[in-house]
Order: sequence, then structure tokens, then C-alpha cells
Amino acid sequence: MGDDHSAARPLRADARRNRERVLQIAQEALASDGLTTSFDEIARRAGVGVGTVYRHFPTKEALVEAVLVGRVERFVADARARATAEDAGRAFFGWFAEVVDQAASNQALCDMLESGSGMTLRPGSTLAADFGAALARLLSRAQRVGAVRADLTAQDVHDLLRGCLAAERRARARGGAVRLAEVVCEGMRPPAGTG
Amino acid sequence: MGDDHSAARPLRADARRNRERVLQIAQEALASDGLTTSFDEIARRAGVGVGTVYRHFPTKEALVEAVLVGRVERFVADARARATAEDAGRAFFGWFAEVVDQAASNQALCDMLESGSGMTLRPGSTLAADFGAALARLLSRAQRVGAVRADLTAQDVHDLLRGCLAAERRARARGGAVRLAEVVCEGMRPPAGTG
DNA sequence: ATAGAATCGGAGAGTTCTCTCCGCTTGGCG
DNA sequence: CGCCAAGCGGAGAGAACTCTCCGATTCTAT
Repeated sequence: MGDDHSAARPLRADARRNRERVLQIAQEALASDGLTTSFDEIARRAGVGVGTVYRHFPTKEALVEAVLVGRVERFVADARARATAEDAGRAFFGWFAEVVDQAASNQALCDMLESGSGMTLRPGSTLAADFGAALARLLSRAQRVGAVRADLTAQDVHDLLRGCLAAERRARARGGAVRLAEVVCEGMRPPAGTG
Repeated sequence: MGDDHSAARPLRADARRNRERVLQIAQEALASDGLTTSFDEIARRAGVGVGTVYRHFPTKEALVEAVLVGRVERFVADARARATAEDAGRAFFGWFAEVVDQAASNQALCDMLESGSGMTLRPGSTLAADFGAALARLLSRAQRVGAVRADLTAQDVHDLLRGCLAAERRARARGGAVRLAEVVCEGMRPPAGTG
């Protein structure tokens, strides 16, 4: 607890350089190899001792969060921007597809969103809640205009998002042509005509 | 190498009993805890030494395969049975939903189908190929009558199946009401009317 | 019942990973 | 320039696994 003291005390110059470097390397390593990347590996690639990595990021979750929090924040911001769009259906589906598209190219982000295996954003974080709230708002608006099946909950969509991500990533890994996100989006539309 | 000699020599009575018991326990443990269940844990639960488990199932993959191969075989058999059904679309969607439904209640089966993380059926096995072939046949027939989008490949559907499984399992874990498989199935239908 | 082969059990080797500790190094201030 | 706290590096503790080995045990054929 309490490691990120942005204002508590200005880090020594070399420490700050190391921190930046570790963050940068971790970013790349996590994006390409996913959450299973070890601290040893990150330290090795960054050319620092493993102790240095742990000093800056006391647990694996702290590092992952430092790396991925920005990405998720962008999703939330994007959702907020779309929340007032005229075409609520378009806003919802566009956001959904955008998240899948962005996340599919980041292994760690996928791992985090896909698996429920503990390595999610820490419960205390407001970020997970923000993400859920942003999604819920877009969904609700889209449902109100009949663009999305009324029987889907935000949780359902969240689950579909994760599943879609898994599918999309695999499809992409073999150069898949069809946007699987599109298929899932089609599925979320109401079965019959709805006014 | 060469441990499963079903006919080579009849196992001693106690050995056969142990084998059965381990298989049974492994079945349960894998279904509830997934592929990460350790051999130590299985041995402990089965009340045998870990050496005994390894004697009967020389590697983790061997055990997983012994446990799950039957399930997958049933899927393949089901697909074959449906392959001559009159309504090709119904056959395809029914099978898809059935697989999702069955597999969603078995953690290890999900893990195996979901993740591409090495722990799939071993490449040499014809089972994976059979599964793929059975799916491809149902898909192809359904596409021929216009029940499924023509631009989906068997691989795409396979990916969607896995993704759907992931979503369904999570939804189920919280008592989700909507069948997410249904949503994905809707998405696989052609966008507009097709003769 | 008994020899001897098949099987068992679980200690432990070897790995991989997370995280800690502490002696050495280095930046920054007076 | 020189002090000394902040920071560094990496050995190593400890946990969790997979898989092996071999003395002890148990089955089975005679």
C-alpha cells in the first residue's frame, strides 16, 4: 500500500529513469507475452535487478495495473464520449467493437479481461466499476431505442465482450478475415423488428 | 511410453482398482477445479501416492486426455448423428448450443477448449481433427441452405464456440438467465434474408 | 503357504516463480 | 570534494509443481 506517492518525495533521478524503463519494458513484455511474464524476465529485459522492479512495483498486480490502467481508462473515456451520441445503437456497437479491436492486440489486457483468474483490476479500484458503469450506460441507451435485445444485462454484455475477445484474438492469430466482433454484435440485436 | 496396454497384460486387480479410482477422482477434480489441478492434489484426494497416479498416467496430458476424451467423443458422435438431419440449420445451431451447454459445466473441458495454452488434445490424436471435421460438416450443410452466414469458416465457428463457452461459463457462475449461446447463434445467421 | 513379480507410496530432485534482504554503489547537497 | 541516505543488484528463501526412483508391500500362480 502507498507506493505511488506522486507528490510525497521526488524520486532520485536514476530511480525515476529506472522506473520509466521498467514500465516501458513491462508494457511491451506484457503486451506480447501476457500476464504470465515473470518479474525475472522483465528485470532481465530491462537490464536491472529484480529487486529494483519489486521496489517500484511491490507486487505483480501493482505492475500490471500500472501498465494497463491507462488502456482501460481510455476505454472508459471513449464510452463517456459516446454516451451522448445521437445514434445510441451505433455508439454502443462502435464502442464494443473498438474495445475488442484494441484489446485483441494486447495479450495481457486480453488475459486480464478474459480470465476470471484473480488477475483482474483489484476490487478496490474504481476503474473496474467505471468500466462497468460506462458499459451499462451505453447499453441502457441502446436498449431504450431498441437497438439491442432488452433481455441482456450489462453483465451479460461484459461476458460476451470477454468471450468475443478470446475468439477475436485467436482468429487474429491466424489472420482471420471475418470480424468476429461483428458476429457477436449482430447477435445482440433484437431477434425481430422492434420499434 | 506404452503404458496403456489395454490388451497387453491384464492389470493386477488392485492396480485396476486404483486406476479406476484415480480416473474417477480426477474426473471430479478436473471438472470442478480445471486444468490447474495438480497431480499431488489428485493423488491426495484419491488416497494413493503420487507415484501411483504417474504410473497409470505418465504425464498430465495423458490424464487429462483419459478424462476428457470421452466427452469430446460424445460431441463428435452427436455431430455425426445430426449430420443427416433434415433441417441443417437446426442441426448446426442445436449442436453448437448443446456443446456449449455440456462443456460449460466442466471447468477442465472449458479450459481445454478455451485456452490455446498447450493443454489441448495432443496433436497426434485424431480426436481434435474429428471434432473439427464434424463441426465443418454441420457448418457447411447449414451454410448451403442459407441458415448460417457464408463468410464464416469452420475455424471462425470454432473460435466463436470457445469464446461463447467462456462467456457462458461466467454467466452461469452468477446464475445468468439469458443463454449467451443463443446470442452468438443469432449472430451467426445471415444478416439479411437469403434464399 | 510362499516365492517372486507387479504395484505402491512418498521422499526428493529439478524447475519456475514470487518476493525479501542486505552489502555495495551512486546521486545530490553542503 | 565528500558525506550519506536513497537506490541498486542479485543471491537465496520459500512455495508450488511435475516427474523419478526404489525399498516396502501386496497380489497371484503354484
